[in-house]
This record gives sequence, C-alpha cells and structure tokens, in this order.
Amino acid sequence: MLKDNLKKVYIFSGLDDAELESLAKIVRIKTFNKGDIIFFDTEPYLGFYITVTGLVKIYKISKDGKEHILHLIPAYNTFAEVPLFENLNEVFEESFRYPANSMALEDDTRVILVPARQFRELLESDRHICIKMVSALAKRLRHLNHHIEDLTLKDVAKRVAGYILSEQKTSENKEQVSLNISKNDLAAYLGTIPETLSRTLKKLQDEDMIEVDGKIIKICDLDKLKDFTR
Amino acid sequence: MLKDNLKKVYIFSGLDDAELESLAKIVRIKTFNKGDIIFFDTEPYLGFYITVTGLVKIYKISKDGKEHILHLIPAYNTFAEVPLFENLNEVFEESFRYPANSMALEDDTRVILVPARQFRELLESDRHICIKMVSALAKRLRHLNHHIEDLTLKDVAKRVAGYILSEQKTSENKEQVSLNISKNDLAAYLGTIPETLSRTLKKLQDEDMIEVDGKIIKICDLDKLKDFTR
DNA sequence: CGTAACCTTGATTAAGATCAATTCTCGTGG
DNA sequence: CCACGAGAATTGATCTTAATCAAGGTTACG
Repeated sequence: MLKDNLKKVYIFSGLDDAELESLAKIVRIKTFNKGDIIFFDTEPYLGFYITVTGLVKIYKISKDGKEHILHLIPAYNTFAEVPLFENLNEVFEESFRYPANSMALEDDTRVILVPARQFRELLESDRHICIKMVSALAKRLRHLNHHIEDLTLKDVAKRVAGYILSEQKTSENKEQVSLNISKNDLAAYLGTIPETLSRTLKKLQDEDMIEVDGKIIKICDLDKLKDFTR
Repeated sequence: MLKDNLKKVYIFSGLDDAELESLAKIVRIKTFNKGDIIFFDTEPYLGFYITVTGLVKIYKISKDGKEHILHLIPAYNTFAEVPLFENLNEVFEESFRYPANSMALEDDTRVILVPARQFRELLESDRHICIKMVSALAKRLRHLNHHIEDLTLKDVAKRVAGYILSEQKTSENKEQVSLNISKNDLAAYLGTIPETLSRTLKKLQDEDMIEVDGKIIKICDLDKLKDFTR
C-alpha cells in the first residue's frame, strides 16, 4: 500500500492520514531491475525519489570513464531532492537536469517519484515537512563531510576498515558483515578501484583483523580494526 | 549596525524589522585576527555562526597532522549550522561538539554567534526562515557534491584550473584573479600540498594558460583553461 | 555446460607526497 | 632606512601509494 510506504519516509512522518492520501495521489511508483538506470545527469529534472525496496546508487562519471559513487540509498530514503531548492524559476525549466546519475543495484528496486512542483507547494504549506527536510538535508551533509574527510585524510586501507565498521554498526550479527553491493561498486564508493580494494582486503586479512569469504567479512579483531581507522 | 548585518544574511532575508531586532538581542558578535581559532572540534556546540567581515576556513586535521579545508566562508554566510539539526536532545547536551575546526584567515574577521536553542525556536515558529534554511543547506550540499566529484574524478591540475575559473566567475576583472587565501590554504582546500600546488601552477603557466605573479593569476587563455578542466 | 560478469593476482607505471634546502616576502624594531 | 627573522613559497631529489595494464580464476545464471 502506497500510503503505508510514504509514512515510513522520514520527511513525511509528521503527516496525518488525509495528507498522506493527497500526497499519494501526486506521486508515481516505478520498478527497476539490477543495472537499470533511474536517471542520467543529462535528463530534465522531474522531481525527487524515494526508495521503497532494493538499493540505489548515485554516481558521477568522469570524461575518461572513471566512476565515483556519492551515495548508496537504502529503503525509505530520499534522493535527488537537492535540486528542488535551486532558484525557483530554474527548477521548472525544461533545461534543468539531474545533478548525477542513478542506478538500481538490486532486482525489484521500487522507487517513488515525487514531482517537483507539487512538492514545493507542500513544503511551503506544511511546517513539519519543512523542518523534517532541513533535518534530512543536514544528515546528508554530515555524511558528505565525513566522506570528504575520509577521501582526503585517510588512505585506502583506513577507508575500507572504516566502511566495514560502519556496516557492522547497522548489522544484527556483530561478528560479521555481509556486503550488499559488488566489490566493483564498493571500490567506486571508497574512491578506489577493484584491484586495490582486493589487495587491501587481503592486507587487512593478513593482519588478522578480518577474514574475507566472498561477500562475507568476518570481523576477527574488532579492537584492532577500530584502532586502525584512527 | 548589527540589525543591518543580519538582514544581509540569506536565511534572515525574509524577516521584518521587529523580528530582526529580537534576533539581534539573542546573538553575540565576536572579532578575530588572522590565525585565531573560532572553534575546535573538541569544543561543546554553542550555536552556528555568520561571518560579517573577513574570511573563515572550516577544516579537519588527521591524526598525523594533515589538514583539509572543507569550506571557505565569505561575508554574510553561515557556518556550523548543520549540528543544529541533530537529534534534538543531543544538541543541547554539554557533550555535543563542533564537527570541524574553524579559523579566521584575515585580521578583523567579525562573526556573529547565533545560540542553538533560541534559533531552534525561531526556526519552528517561522516558515520563511525554515524554507530559506532548506535552500541554504541544499546550496551547501551542491558545493560538497561538486567538491567530492573534483577530489575523486580529477587530478590536481584540473582542480587547480577549476578553482581559478570559479574565482574568475566572481571576480570583477575577468582578465585575472587575485587569491584571497595563502597558497598553503589553497593547497589544503584542493586536497593537495603546497609543493604540488606550486609545481602545478608552473605547469599551467608553461602551457600558456595562466601567468602567476604572487597572489595574482593572470588568465592568458581562457578557452584553453576551460577546455582543460573537462 | 557455456559465457559473461566479477574478482583476484602479478608486474609496471605514474601521480603526487615527502624530505631537504633555498629563496622570497614582509612586518618589526633598531 | 636598513637589518633581521619568521612564515610563505619554490625547487630539486626521492619515495610511496595506488592506478594501470595484463592475465587468470571464480561465480552465477540462462
């Protein structure tokens, strides 16, 4: 049920049933398979998205084909909401584009499209949504600050170790983490390449911090791993 | 006059005179000299800041002393506003810290401190400020996205060229740009070190794109420079 | 099974960091 | 007005990290 899904989205958590229903009327739901493009940075901006199931990557490609993943968007999170707050006139121009590319990383990735114009009206009429939006953007900013810090002040090994620890935090089994993305994608997310990631995982394994078996990474020495990332 | 300064701050541009005056009552103004610390990331969070004159850098230091500048904040811009939107309870905890360090880069850098608690109340009572805040955060997000893109997908030469072009955009003299920060700081902002920056500037000069004379960078071949950054 | 995508491993290269030594610039005090 | 000293900037030599290039190996799935 669409309305129930909307309710689970943080920025909509303050809406009552009637508001959710009117919101449900203006959104569109779309389903993608693994590898499908949700949007390219060359496409006109329609509005922002919410993942309902699956996983979505937001990424940039350089002129010579190098890819970097800016965000991995799990279920019930928004993405591509930043352009909404560009200069009002510009957002509704046909020429206004998405700021990055977006691809589904799992089969049956379902996303909700919230059209820009209607949402702007909602935002201006509902204080709670506005405050939630501020909070959501602040969270994203913290993430990006952290990401930049990692990219500029830490080497690849520390970034990999840090990623494993961050996954462990949200994992129910604290003994191991299971990668939900391919190692190619993980490399692109950590600002490196698959070869280097592979060697780095081996290095951490050789130092007895982890044990790697495909997508399963067993954490052997949590303290050592934590200490290593500092 | 404090009120006039507040009016020039984007997020406050919707307030009327009475509101500005009540805001003026809760803020504090401070003056710093070049090199003075405005806050460390070890200090309890008091609230966010606005620069009135001068220039402020927001930066991180790694364990082994490497510095990276996340933002350069010019006059009438806010900084350290992101922590405001943490979990409400946490922000008012004594243990809550600033997320990065901040230093004045010019003498007579004047900043306004807006206390967290009072501003939260203002935000929740005034829809216009809230919308402006969303917009300001979105702008910051765009900047960080761009910054990450540069750091991960471009080499140092392209980043330097890109920086010169971005400065040229806001410069009144389109023939040359004048660096408003030291080359040490510029290096830390571009994710490199002074030695590499120096060599890179020379390389761009050798290729007849620019001419460097201290803090003055003359743009010799704008098209070539633009083409180079792609 | 077969094939394509994914992953790993090895050898080599290149970009940029580090280390070390000057040189330049500019504010301060004699 | 000049000399001095500190910080800033440059330059050269070397080293390190991680990217690139190339070749196999593994896995998943029709």
